Amino acid sequence: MEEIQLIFAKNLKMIREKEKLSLEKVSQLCGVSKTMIGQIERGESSPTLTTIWKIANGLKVSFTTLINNPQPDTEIIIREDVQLLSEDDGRYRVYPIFPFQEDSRFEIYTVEIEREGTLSAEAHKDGTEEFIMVFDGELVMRVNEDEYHLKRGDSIRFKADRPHIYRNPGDTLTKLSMTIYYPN
Amino acid sequence: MEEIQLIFAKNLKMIREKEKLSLEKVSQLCGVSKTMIGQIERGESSPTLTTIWKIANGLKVSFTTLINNPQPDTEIIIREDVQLLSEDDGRYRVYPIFPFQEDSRFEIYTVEIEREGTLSAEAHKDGTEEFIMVFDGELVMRVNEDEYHLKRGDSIRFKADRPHIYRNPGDTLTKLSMTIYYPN
DNA sequence: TCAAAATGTACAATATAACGACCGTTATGT
DNA sequence: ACATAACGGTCGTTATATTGTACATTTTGA
Repeated sequence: MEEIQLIFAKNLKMIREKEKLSLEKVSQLCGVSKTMIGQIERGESSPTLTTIWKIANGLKVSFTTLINNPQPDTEIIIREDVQLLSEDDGRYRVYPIFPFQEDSRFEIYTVEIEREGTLSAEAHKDGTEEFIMVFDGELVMRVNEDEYHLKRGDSIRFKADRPHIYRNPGDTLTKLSMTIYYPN
Repeated sequence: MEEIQLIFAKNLKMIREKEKLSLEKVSQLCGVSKTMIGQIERGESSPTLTTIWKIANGLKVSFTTLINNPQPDTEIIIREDVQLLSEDDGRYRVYPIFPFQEDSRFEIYTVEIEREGTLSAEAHKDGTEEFIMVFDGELVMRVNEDEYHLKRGDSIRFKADRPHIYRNPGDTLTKLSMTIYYPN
């Protein structure tokens, strides 16, 4: 998402104001135009790797400082605010609720599959595991050559470093949560 | 410099090959065009912050992994390879020998000033210190309202968070080393 | 109080990042 | 050996990052 732009923007502005520098000064310090610095601070531009480097170097701050997102202790995610990923002619909907984080190394989605909807997934990175919990409807998981039939309340864990298919065999909408863990 | 591009390029290619992924696969995984991935790997493109994020997220690697430069234990820098920064109508030359590093927090230059050459420096970030050693010729340092006259072999250390001026008052070329330390 | 400088933004021009379609070469498999 | 798919790269087009100039507003200083 463009989330990262806003994080960068906020950090840059914070640093600049803490150091009491004008856009002009930062511009000279970094060798990047004043205009560009301004646009980046307003989240209007997605700076290039080289300009990111120029800024980090000019301000003598670490790369990480600029892209680091200070997470609040508590955060609430509203369903409507989550960008949905849909395919198979809209027969399923994927909501990335908690995106991947480098430290925790997992991400959590909720998924809705319409009747007869199918979701085919490529093999993920080596060692990846998935944890599925069915909250509504039914689910048929196909991993390798094996099929598993899950009903409401059932759960499944499997190595996801191989192709796998989610299918709703029933008449009602299937709702499930999907946690994906990527080992180091 | 475009150094950072090549670092990113090398890291990306290394990761892709370690995971045995094709450009196509990486493209799908990240939502970035195959062409772009290829160009980045070849160091031909300076990716945007958002595409950097897409790649890091798609590959499930940390931002830092992609821009990290594994420093060799020993490194030799050839004078001719150093990009020189020159001004005052070429009356002085600045060579960035050891650029700034986040961990060590200092950078080292060598500087040559022709006769009557002058180098005016803005105030650096708060708390910054400079360490100058004169190897050839003479140097007049002006810090605040004070002037210091240095001869070959002399050295000076001063708080550089205020404007300061380097001047060669003599007839011969002045050569010096300049170390700048930026505290956290 | 008023002129002059400083500060952040708007705009037009240019450079280049990003994409999709196409191409030549190299694996693949039957 | 042959057809097919996979792979990495090139090319032309589009989107957008980046720059310099100009502008409106605020700050500064005497």
